[in-house]
Amino acid sequence: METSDLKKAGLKVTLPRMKILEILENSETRHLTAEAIYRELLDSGEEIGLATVYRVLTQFEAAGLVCRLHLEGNQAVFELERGGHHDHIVCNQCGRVEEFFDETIETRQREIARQHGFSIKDHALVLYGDCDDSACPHRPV
Amino acid sequence: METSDLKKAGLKVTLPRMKILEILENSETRHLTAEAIYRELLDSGEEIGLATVYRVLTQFEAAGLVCRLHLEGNQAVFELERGGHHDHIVCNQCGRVEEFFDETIETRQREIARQHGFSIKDHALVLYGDCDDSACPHRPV
DNA sequence: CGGCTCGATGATCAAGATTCTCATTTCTAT
DNA sequence: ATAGAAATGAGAATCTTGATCATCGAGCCG
Ligand SMILES: [Mn+2]
Ligand SMILES: [Mn+2]
Ligand SMILES: [Zn+2]
Ligand SMILES: [Zn+2]
Repeated sequence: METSDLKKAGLKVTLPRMKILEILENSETRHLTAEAIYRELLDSGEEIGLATVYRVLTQFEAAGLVCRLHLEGNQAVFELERGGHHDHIVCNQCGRVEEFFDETIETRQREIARQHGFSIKDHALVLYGDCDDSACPHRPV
Repeated sequence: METSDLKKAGLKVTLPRMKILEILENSETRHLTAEAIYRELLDSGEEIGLATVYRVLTQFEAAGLVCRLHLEGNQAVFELERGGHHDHIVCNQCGRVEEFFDETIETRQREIARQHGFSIKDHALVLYGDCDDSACPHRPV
């Protein structure tokens, strides 16, 4: 199911690429840094270079297989492209990431861009706050 | 008009700090990287270290005098804090930055955060597109 | 005004993230 | 299986930003 996507993108089907796809598919959080993917590969006994992880992720992004998020913090975050556009809410305390899609906001963005004479191609919206997860360290006990 | 703000923040009034404020005030684009500020200072004959620019900007941010934006691209962008919150539209071609504020979007963000159990503290919204500036390199001639 | 003290500065080094280089390995098509 | 092209891994390199530390200067007192 992925090998065809790789071939479609003109990318050889290699072990590092398959493994990286696998990790992105099976991840709980679904939003991973290159480092996190790299560490998971090392932990599972794969011999892989960090450079390969970055290289492959960039290629996947170009091929539309993953997208790259720039949340605050210095590392980019990658997630599998599942077709539906969405934006993100990030917990300042525990880092949990939730997704949402709001047509009202999407529409307003298009209107605003038009009013300013821009033809909008993309946007990045991230909400930052404190979540209500019982495991979240900031919660009052 | 700024020296008092510096003192209020517990910062000595020094030449580098004044010059940096000056550049932020007089800049056409109003959104500058640390490097851009540094180069402008060098060009105007000031002897200043890049480290000082970064240090001062970080202090200004902590003091609420400037805010730091993370647009796509690897460098942070700084602008004078003028009191009113706003979000940004960036031209993919020429880099022009426009500002907007939309109460509908702000309200929806709060509602969405609440629905997800987050108490929202902040957000980052940037629209990317092609602008209609006649000087913008991408325009069809 | 002249000096004192501590914060500020600038040069340099350092750290973290990401990319590049290049010799070696691995796909893929024949 | 073989050749050719592409991919990999190790490490160096780059870029942005922050840390160190000796020197300098702003603010304060007399
Ligand atoms: Mn997502
Ligand atoms: Mn702005
Ligand atoms: Zn949380
Ligand atoms: Zn433009």
